[in-house]
Amino acid sequence: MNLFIDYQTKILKLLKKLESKEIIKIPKKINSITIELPPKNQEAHISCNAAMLLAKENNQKPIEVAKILVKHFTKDFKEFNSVEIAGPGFLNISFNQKFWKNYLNQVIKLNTKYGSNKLKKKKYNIEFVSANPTGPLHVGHCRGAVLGDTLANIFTFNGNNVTKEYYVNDYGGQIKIFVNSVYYRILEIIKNEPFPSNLELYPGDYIIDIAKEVIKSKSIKDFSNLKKIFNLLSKKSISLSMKIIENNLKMLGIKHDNFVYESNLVKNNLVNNVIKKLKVKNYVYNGKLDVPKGEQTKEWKQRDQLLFRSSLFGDDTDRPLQKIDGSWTYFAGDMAYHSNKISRKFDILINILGADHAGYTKRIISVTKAISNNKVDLICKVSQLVKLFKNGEPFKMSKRKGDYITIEDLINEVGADATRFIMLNRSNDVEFDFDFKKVTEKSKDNPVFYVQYAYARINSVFRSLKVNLKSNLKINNEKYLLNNHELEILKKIAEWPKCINLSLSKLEPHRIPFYLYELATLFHSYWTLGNVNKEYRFINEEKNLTRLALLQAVSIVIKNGMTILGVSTPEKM
RNA sequence: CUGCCUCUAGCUUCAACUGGAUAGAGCGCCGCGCUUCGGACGCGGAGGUUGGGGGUUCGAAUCCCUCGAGGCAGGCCA
Repeated sequence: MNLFIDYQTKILKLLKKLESKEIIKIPKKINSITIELPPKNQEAHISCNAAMLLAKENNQKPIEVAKILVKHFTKDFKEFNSVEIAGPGFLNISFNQKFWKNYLNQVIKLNTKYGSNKLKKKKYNIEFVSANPTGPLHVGHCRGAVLGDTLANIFTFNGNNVTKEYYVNDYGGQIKIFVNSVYYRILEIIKNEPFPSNLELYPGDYIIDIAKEVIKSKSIKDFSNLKKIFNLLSKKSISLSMKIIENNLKMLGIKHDNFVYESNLVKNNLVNNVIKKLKVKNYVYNGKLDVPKGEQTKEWKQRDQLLFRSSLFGDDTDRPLQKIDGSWTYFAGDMAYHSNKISRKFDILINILGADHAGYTKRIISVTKAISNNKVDLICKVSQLVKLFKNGEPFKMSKRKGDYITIEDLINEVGADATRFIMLNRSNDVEFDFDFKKVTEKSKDNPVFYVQYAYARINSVFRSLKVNLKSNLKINNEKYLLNNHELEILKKIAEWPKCINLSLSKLEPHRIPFYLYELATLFHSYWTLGNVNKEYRFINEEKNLTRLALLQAVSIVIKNGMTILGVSTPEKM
């Protein structure tokens, strides 16, 4: 059920009928004829741009075409209360009471499914977070995590099959540093050897915790030779680190369906295989890279290396696959990973990346095209930077210095609900200044509470009336007429499926918190009217069901929306 | 130097249904309402050359070009 799409279809059908009767001519750009929301100063419920788009083809002014359409619209659609011509030729349409009451009944009947769009089912794979398994997640990871999870919720809500995936980068240089760090912490604990300051190591306290856990597990007895135990220690440390990360995600209400380990891809020869395949297609070759312009040339030594021809697919340059020591680059592993994704036959692949990896999107999209012969599209969503501030001062986080705010810190201070709502309450490709102090101070007038409060107020009405909010109401021929305030709320409710549809097709979840805020505003505003004028109270002598049904519908939409956002809806606050 | 992202009200917050009507919210500011079906509320006001300039058309914050500002990135980190 989507008012805007339904009436687009119905009106197009009518236009075709009119064409067959030679009343009007229809231009080719027929799909641009849409149903829109009238501007806020208009009382109309929906608005149609048909007359303006038909004008040229019919050699008439938009207003003249509009006059013809008004005649046929009112004749064909009994549910239209009025059709008026406005502005340059918009048709402003209002529905009658019967239509809206019926609409309310349908919303309530659909309940948890209201807002979901009937589209072709698709199989989605969405990869997000994928942070290095070298320690707890920090605030910077949070935005991408929440974005990915919420997108996944939107896909699921619309009836799709979704796999939430985490790519564990457990192969490469950072891991060595991490395992070394754990090793020296272990020596510090059991042999009292001072933690070296001359080596490149992670100083964070969580390394000590991991070291303690390794000792406790007793799976390694002799720590005298790092080389001998490296593989085992690495496996152990990474698994402990992943436990921390999964726990962090759990605090945000996030649970991945699948974890893919880079080391497994290497071990199972997947990297080799992909490179072999691409060599055959001549997409992988041995060659030299040009020195990047503007780079200091001192450090740069041109050398022969294994390269992927990503420049063929729109990337700026070809990309290296092998390091100087012969081991694979991160990109080579990711290539194998994406080949693996493709082989699992998803309809849509999505990667959520942090802003600092934005330069990476072109090459990974290239590789997906190369492997799938241009058949599979990978969509990369970049979640822009979260700039951290502490007391108004920019705050740089560094894993190396062990100086950063973890997700755990954040949630303990602000709570998961507010964290998710704040992170989602802006477009993901806009930078986001996050003042830790300010957010914790302001948590009380955070928009999330405003929306939750509306839900709690509705619950309070149903509690006082001793009516179960969870059992569906139904309006039968009640004489009560919805007033303008109520129609405003209903209009907003009717907008919900459109909001979901846009969030889905544009992959922009931020529309949902904005929408919910607006719905809550209309509700609170109406509620306050009841303080002044008893006519507007939900609990009144008339005991009309329609008004109560409207309340129930609002609660349904808030509930559905908040569930998608991963934010709770308490019945009392 | 090159690529990507961003620029909308006083603002360290952001919308604008993807080309539609008089560009809207939040915070802050000013002025009100309510001894409540829960004040974690509501109403009103001031505040704008949508970073500058040009172009495309019935119509541009939105598309194209150009200039400016900020951010991120640029093989042997991930």
